[in-house]
Amino acid sequence: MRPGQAALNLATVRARYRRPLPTSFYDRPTSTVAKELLGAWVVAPRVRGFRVARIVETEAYLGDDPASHSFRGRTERNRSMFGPPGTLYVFRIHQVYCANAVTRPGQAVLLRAAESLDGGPESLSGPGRLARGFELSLSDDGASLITGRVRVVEGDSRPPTVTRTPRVGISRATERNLRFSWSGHSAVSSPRPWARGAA
DNA sequence: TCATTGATTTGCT
DNA sequence: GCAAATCAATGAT
Repeated sequence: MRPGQAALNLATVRARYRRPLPTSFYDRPTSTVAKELLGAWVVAPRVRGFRVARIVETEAYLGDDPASHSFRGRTERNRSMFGPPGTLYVFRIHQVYCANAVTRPGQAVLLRAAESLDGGPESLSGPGRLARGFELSLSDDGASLITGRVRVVEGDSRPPTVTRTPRVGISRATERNLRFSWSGHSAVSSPRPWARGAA
């Protein structure tokens, strides 16, 4: 099945929303979770039906990681990073919000890009756009991706190949290949790794 | 208390 | 390609 051609069945989405990815999915090494999240769906109820998007790009932020918000220990801002696996960590950068899935204490996966499956015209390519697409804000920080409004559920397909590259927009630990993207997927945010040297 | 910085996006040059 | 927007957390005085 090609991206964008998912048969979005309301009953299927509703059933999966009731059976989201469990705590045990998140309670694994963060890099593993970051990779496994590719292809999963982010689902949130709408006035009518559901908002559904397929994750195509993530980044892992580890415990012993100078680029992670948790690197200097627990603070007021990052407290939800120390919540149980499957906690939603939302923070603001400049004028936008970014959403993370907490794995193990002090570690999280940044949701960088997704492909809208519900016909929504807005782009979800980029962490700020993704968070905005699901109307996430600071009020959602600390919520659960398992029992909360916004949930992550099993998707309908897996990326044929996954590209690993350095993370975007950070100034420390820039050499680590902790960005995971669905190879060749058009919804992956810029810079697209496979487009290097090409138009 | 003050200055600096940023896990981004957008628009202009 | 590059800088502005815009503000609170963070680190330095």
